Amino acid sequence: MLRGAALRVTRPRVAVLGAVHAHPHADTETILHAVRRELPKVSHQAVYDSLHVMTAAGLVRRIQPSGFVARYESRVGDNHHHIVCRSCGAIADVDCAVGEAPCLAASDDRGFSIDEAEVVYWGLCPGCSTQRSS
Amino acid sequence: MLRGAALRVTRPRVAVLGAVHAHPHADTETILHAVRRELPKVSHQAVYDSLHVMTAAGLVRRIQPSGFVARYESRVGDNHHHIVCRSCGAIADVDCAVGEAPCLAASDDRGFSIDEAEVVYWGLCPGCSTQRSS
DNA sequence: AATAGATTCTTGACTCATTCCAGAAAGTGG
DNA sequence: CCACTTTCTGGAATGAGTCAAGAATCTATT
Repeated sequence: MLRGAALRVTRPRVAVLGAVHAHPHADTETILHAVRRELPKVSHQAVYDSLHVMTAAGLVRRIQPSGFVARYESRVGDNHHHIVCRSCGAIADVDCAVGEAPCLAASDDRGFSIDEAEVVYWGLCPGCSTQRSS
Repeated sequence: MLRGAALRVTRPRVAVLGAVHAHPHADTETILHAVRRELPKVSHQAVYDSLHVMTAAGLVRRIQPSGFVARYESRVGDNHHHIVCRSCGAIADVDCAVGEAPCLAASDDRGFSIDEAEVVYWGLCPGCSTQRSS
C-alpha cells in the first residue's frame, strides 16, 4: 500500500499509517503515543516526516482548524468536509454538501487557479452543547 | 465605532483597527509594523490583545489557513469566503458561492449545532501560477 | 475639570508545535 | 550480499502566540 505511492516501507511509516487509520482526526502527539505503543523508540521527527511524506503522497490528509494543532485523517479522495467543535475541538466528518455543486465552484476566481474547495462547519458538539446550555 | 461594541477607545486599539482596514488579510506582524509607524511604542501584546477583543466583538475577522499564520480582515458580517494561494499565501475575497445555499447547510450535522460555515478555496494566485508553468 | 476605579498596556519571560541539523541506521536495486 | 540513498535518531533551535505583574490610561461620577 505504501509501495503503491513509491514510498519506502519502513517500520515507523507503517506504524504511523496504522495509527492514523486507527485514530481518525488525531493530532500529532496522539499519533506519536500510539506509534510508540508499538515501537517505543521512534523519534517525533520520524512521525512528523512520515506524516508530511504521506500527506504529499495523498495517503493521508492534514486538517488544521484555526486555533487548533494539526490533525490527520486517512479518509482521502472523497472530498468530504468537517464539523469542528469550537469548545473541545472534536471533529466529525460530513459528506459533501447539497448537490456537490459548491465544491470547486467559486462565483469569481479572481484569476486564481483553484484546485480544491475546503468547507469547515463550526459549532458545538453534542457534549459541549448540552453542557453550555445547562 | 469602537464604542458601539462597548469597547474602550484606546490609542492602540484605534491604530490596530485602522491598520486592519488599511491592510486586508494582513498577518499580525504586518499589523504590528503598520501600527508602530503611527505609535512607535505599542507592544506586540497590545496588538494581540486588541485583535482578540475586536475579533470577539465581531469588528474584525480572524483567518488562519492551514500552514499559515493568522490573518485579520475588517470585512465582516457578509459571510464571504477566501481563495488562498498554496505557494505564496496570498488571499482574495470571494462572495458566497452559488445560491448561498451551501453556507450553513450540512447534509448531516452529526448532532452538532452549527453556527458558521467557512469555505476556503485552495489554488495558485495569478503570479505563482504563471511562474510555475514557465 | 478632578478623582476614583477598573480595564488595558508595557515589559519580559515562557510555552509548545514544528522545523533544522548532523551523524547513525535501515531500506532498495543490482 | 553490497553499495547507495533515503530515512531515522537525538538534540537544539525557531517563532507564533500566551502568561503575569506592575504601570499607565480610559470612563463615569462628583
